[in-house]
Amino acid sequence: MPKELPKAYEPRKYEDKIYKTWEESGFFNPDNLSGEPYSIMMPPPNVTGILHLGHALENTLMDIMARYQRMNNKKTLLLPGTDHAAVATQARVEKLLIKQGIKNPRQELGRDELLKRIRKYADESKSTIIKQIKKMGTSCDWSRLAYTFDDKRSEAVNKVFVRMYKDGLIYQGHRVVNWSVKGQSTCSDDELEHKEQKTILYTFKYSKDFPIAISTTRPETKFGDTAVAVHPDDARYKKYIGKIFTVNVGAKKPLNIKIIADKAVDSEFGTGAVGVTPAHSQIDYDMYEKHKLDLVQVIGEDGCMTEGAGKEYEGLSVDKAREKFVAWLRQEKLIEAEEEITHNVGTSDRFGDTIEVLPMKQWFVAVNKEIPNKDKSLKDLMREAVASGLNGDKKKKINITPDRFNNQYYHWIDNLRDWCISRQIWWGHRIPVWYKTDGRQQTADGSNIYVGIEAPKEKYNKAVLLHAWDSKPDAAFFPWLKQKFESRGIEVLALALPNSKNPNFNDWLNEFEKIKTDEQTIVIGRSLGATLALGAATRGKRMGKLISVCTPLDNPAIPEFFKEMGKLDYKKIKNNIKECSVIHSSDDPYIEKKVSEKLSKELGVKMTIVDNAGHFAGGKYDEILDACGLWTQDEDTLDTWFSSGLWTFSTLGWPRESEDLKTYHPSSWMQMGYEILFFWMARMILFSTYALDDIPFKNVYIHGMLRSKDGKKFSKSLGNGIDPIEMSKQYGTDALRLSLILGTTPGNDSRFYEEKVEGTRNLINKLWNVARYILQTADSRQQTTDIDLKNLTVADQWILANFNTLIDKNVTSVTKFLDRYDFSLAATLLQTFTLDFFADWYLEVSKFEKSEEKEKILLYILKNLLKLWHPFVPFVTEAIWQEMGEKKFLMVENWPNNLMDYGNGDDFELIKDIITAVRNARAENKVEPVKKIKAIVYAGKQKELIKSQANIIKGLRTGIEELEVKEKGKKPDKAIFVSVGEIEIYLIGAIDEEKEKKRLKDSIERLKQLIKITESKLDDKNFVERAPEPIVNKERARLKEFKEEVKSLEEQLARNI
RNA sequence: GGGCUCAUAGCUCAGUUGGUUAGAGUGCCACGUUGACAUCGUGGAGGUCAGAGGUUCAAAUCCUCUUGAGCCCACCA
Repeated sequence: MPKELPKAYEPRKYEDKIYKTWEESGFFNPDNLSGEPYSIMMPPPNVTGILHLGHALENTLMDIMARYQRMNNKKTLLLPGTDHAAVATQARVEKLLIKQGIKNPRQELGRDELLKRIRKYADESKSTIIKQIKKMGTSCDWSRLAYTFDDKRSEAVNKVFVRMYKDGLIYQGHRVVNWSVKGQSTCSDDELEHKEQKTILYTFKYSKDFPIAISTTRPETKFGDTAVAVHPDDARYKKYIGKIFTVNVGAKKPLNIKIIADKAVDSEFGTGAVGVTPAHSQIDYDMYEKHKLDLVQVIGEDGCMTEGAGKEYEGLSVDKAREKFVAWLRQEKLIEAEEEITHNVGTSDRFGDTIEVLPMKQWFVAVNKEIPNKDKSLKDLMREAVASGLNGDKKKKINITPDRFNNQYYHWIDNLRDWCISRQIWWGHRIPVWYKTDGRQQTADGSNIYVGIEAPKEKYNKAVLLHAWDSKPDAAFFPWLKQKFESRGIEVLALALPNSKNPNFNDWLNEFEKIKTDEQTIVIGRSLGATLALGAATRGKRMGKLISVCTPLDNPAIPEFFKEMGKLDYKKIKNNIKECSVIHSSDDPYIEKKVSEKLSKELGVKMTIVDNAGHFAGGKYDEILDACGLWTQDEDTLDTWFSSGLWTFSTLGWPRESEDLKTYHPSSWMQMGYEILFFWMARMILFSTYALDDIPFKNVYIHGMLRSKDGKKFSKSLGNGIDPIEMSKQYGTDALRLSLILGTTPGNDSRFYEEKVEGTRNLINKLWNVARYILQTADSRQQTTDIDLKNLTVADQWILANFNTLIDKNVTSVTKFLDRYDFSLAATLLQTFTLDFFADWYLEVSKFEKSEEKEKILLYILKNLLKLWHPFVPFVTEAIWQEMGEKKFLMVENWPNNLMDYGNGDDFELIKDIITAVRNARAENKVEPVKKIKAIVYAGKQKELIKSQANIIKGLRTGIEELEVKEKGKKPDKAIFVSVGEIEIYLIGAIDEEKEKKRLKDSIERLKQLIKITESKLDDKNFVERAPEPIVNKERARLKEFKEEVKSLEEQLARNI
């Protein structure tokens, strides 16, 4: 039964509803699909805010692929997720907090509170992003939603870290790193942006006696110079090589400058000699290692000069220090030249400040080191995966589209240094390394360091803290200790001596005895607290461990205590307490060394002496932690790309041997912008090849960046951003999606602007109206599989043949383009077919050729066209599909692929040409559109064809009322003349003679030009001899055609109409 | 310094291994309600394919150079 749809497609009415039914259908989840697996892991958007246009583009690309594959009967997984984006998120939240008046968030809030705030922000951002992904229509499996910072992903991170550590590929090293003073954190080489800056290049000598002048843009670092490097072949300096000079430039100590030879030095630049500052330059650091130089640090983490720079400079900012030092050089007349130059300065891309290179202890991934049991490094694996296939296995080769990015990738790998992975920000995966002490001191044998997935297991499940009294040291010490235990999940009970003036020791003892202690209990007593524990043990109380800190024992200052306690019995203590530690402070006024010595002697344990143990405020209680058996986790967090690098497999359940991992890894396809090629793609390849011995994905599609209409980047600072969600609300998601991919080519930037969305909205509305018309005329429930191929009209043959070219894999079809990731070309084909073929011609024809068969064909084309459109514009196609009364979802229909022989459609092409030519001639003669005319057609061999199509020719806006078709005949007078090939058409009753003459003359002129060109081609012997036969024949045929046409046009003109 | 991309209609872009008269969308102009669609239809104007050489029978397409725009890598201190 025919059906009436609304006049215009209204996205709002359908989109959310349809997305919900898709979601509920379960088809987003590949568990409910069968077939060969196909997987795409969504590049997780950062939880730093909301979705931008780039995300919208990525969602569109991924979803097109996912829907296309799903319709091709693949068990398709599009796995969604978000990224905690360590530095980016923390920097964003800190900025917000500073705006709110919290000047130094890290200091004022502390780690836990700041993390709480960031987490809240991240969670809000995450839920917004998820909503927006759904709004984009992305068909992802929400049951597998992942987050780079959730428990499962954290487990994967720790696992990889530990394994790489054990393989020696992760190491802690004291090396120069990039340091952001503003962010108070390291950053990797890739997180640097090189910005052009104007600076002064100073050329000077360290002292009057020093033989070589050097040039630098950073004089203040020169306090850290330990060498001057020259080119080995430089005749000027050869004689100095190997000599050591001592110069005094006002630093802490006179500098010992060794003259070294290094080929890296360019003799042409400056003086041809480089002052080597190992502590504050990467390249100088390399020389330091190579030439075994000294290293002197003169700049600190605060961006100020350290004491190494000498008293005069210590504490000055680098700028101030530079001024001061330059002034000194001037005064000493050591400067030989000052010139302004522009050079590139490394800048932190997140915090925006200039990077200082500092020597620091950090964690690194060794990319050049051989992997145990493999004669390859991580770099080798990364190269192999793209070049030849991992382990030479061609099935494990990553295919990058467009392939020009291969070279960029290799080049990047060749220049890759060890990757600094530790960051001093708090938002991120804590490095899974624990120390027995609170600092980061590592003992030579490594006994102080523990690297594992979880913290080392504690022996104790309960801690009892016995305060001495309400003294200040305890007030600082115990809360700190309590937190240390609690953060490890150990229950803490505390008992404090209530009043130091009038202590009731018996009550205190009774209170303590009420607390159940056993061998899993650790008791820490300070001062009288320790004595209390010892007393309780004497009376039979059992404990796992006692740490006795600054024990007063029989301190005569408080005799009441011991009156009630009685004498300590060390034998009983040893029986009842499994383990004891004695810690005391050399400067505690209450304790004399003898006392602790006695205790340790009686208990038979070593005594530890700690400075300041009695005055804990501000102390670092490494020994106490050690005695408690508490491990302290490394304060640093991991570079965010460490966790995103695991994305393709951490999302699938790794390190568990999950079904998902077996089924969906390596993933089939991945898309990303070229700007994160190195950040992300390279790291995914690194981790996957290392941890799984497999590639992370088989195909990578690199897309370009979206720019504004004038080619600028979209950015907050320019304020030229376009909110994709706003576009979606205004024009519909389908329109947005289509506008994002039309006119784009792989790897190249494209421009985006609102008019484009408007255009695609119109196109989508057209598709809607095509359906509207068909559903008005035909009952959509009819079978469309039994089309009678024998009784096709010429228009039927034409449209069906043309539809075939959309799905034929042997031609440049939609199918073929999608297989090649040519999204824009695929959509353009569909657009052309829908508008120029189906709507403009076939639908118009169908108004004059009515039959049951016609309805079937209309429905057949519509249905299959909807399928082809669906990956691009899922909502409108599904909406129409369901309005057609289909029960099954369009999203799981089969991709059309059955080619049938419908003929070539040439006959209808001829009819089309005739119609167009007539319209054309009418327009040029300015014939009123309402004016009806008569046409006489001399059709030669095509007589029967034209006759059979008379209704169509009359119907399709030619204004022909009467159509006479003959093989040939007398040329009528006062007629507009149109020729199509050999067919002559005379339009009678509407001629404007002047205009017609002009039209004929213009046509003749144009044709004569063509004839000239073609003739000169054919006259050229070289062409005729050397060009392939078909090409030459084509030219000959054309020439013949042109000549015939000119002939008939000239005849017509000569007849004076 | 090395590498990459781009330059085609007013604007945004296609143009697959060289082979008809270089296309589309949009904008512009003229006309127009015909049984879906004014978020529309019909028709039209509009291009020395950045410039110069070269290869070839044939170049928007391949090569070289020049000019302009943009990007990536690189610590000439």
